[in-house]
Amino acid sequence: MKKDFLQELEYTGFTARIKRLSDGLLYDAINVYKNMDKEIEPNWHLVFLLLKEKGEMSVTEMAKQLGFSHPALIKIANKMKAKGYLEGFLDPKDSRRTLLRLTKKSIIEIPHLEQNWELIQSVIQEFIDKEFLDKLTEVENRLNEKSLLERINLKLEEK
Amino acid sequence: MKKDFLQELEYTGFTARIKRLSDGLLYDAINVYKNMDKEIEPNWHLVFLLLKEKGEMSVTEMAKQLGFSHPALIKIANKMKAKGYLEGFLDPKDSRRTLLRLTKKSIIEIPHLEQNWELIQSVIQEFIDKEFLDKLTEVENRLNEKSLLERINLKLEEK
DNA sequence: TAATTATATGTAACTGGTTACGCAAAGATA
DNA sequence: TATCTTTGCGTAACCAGTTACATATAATTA
Repeated sequence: MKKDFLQELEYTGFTARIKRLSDGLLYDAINVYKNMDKEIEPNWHLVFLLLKEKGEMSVTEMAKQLGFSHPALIKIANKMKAKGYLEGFLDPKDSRRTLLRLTKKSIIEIPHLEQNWELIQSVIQEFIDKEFLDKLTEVENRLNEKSLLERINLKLEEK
Repeated sequence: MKKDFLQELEYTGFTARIKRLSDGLLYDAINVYKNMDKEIEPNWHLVFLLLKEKGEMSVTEMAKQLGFSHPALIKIANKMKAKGYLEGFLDPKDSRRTLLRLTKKSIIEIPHLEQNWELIQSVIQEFIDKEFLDKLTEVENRLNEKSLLERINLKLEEK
C-alpha cells in the first residue's frame, strides 16, 4: 500500500492527519446535509440528540458535553432558534442560566431526521469498526487525564 | 471507565469526536509553540519537513501533499516568507507556477527546531501507539477509495 | 449584612481554514 | 496559427470555531 507524505511521517504526522480526517468528514457532512435537509446543519445533530435525551440543559452544560466553547454553542443555538428548532428560557432557580429545549417543530421532525442519521451511521460503519472506536476512546481518555500541552510542559520541566 | 456523551453514541459520535480531538490537539499545539518558539507556528512544521525533503515545490503540489486548499497554503507560505523562512520564485519551465524553497535562515534553524519536534513526537507516542496509527491508515485508505459523501450518495441511489 | 469571589451568559475581535472568482500561462485541437 | 480548454496562482468574501472581555446573578466569607 502506497503511503502519502503524512502517513510516512508516523507519529510526527499524527496531528495533521487527524485534522485532515476531521476537515474531510466535516466538508462531506456539509454537502450531505445540503442535499438531504436544506434547513439543517450537520452539527445540530448532536444538539438534537442531547436535548432529546435530557429535555433541557443550560448553555454551559451543553457546551461541555459536546466539547465546544460556550460562545460556539450560543452561535449554534441562535441559528437553531432562528429556524424554530430551539427555544431558550431563564432557569427559574438560577437566573444567570439560560435553559434550552427543543420546540414542537423539532419533536415533529425528529423521526424524519432520524432516518437520515441512521443512513449516515450505517455508512460510517463501512469504514470504521468497533476496534478503531475503542482505540480512539483510549486515546481520548489518555488525553483527558493529561493533555498534550500538560505533557509537553512536564517534559520541558524535566530538562 | 465512564464514557462521555459522544463516546456513548458509538458510530454516531464518531465525526464529532474526531473533530474534538483535532481541535484539542490544534489549540494545544498553538500554545506549545507559543512557549517554545515565539516566531514559529505549528503548521509550519510540515512545510519545513516537506521542503527539506523535496528541495522545492509548487504551491499546488504542496497543498495537495499536506491536505490543504491552495489558498490556505499561500497564506501559510506568506507568513513564513514574511519571517524570512521561505522564498518563492517563478518556475523557469512553466511561468504559471511559483516554486517555494527554504531560505538559509531555515536551514540554519532547522536543527534547533528538530529538537522541539522530537520532544513533541515523544509525547505523542505516550498516548498513541503503532496499532492506532495503523487503524487510522486503514480508515484513511477506505475514505480515499470512496469518500463519506460518495458512500452516502450511493446509498441514496440504492433506495 | 456587606463585600468579595465565582459562575453563566453574551458580545467582540480574531484566526485558520474554506469556496468562489479572475487572470495569465500552457496545452490541446480546429 | 488561432481558438478553446485546462491548470496554477492569488485575492476576496465567508464561516465555524476560538480567546478575551463585560455584565449580571449566585455563593461564600468577613
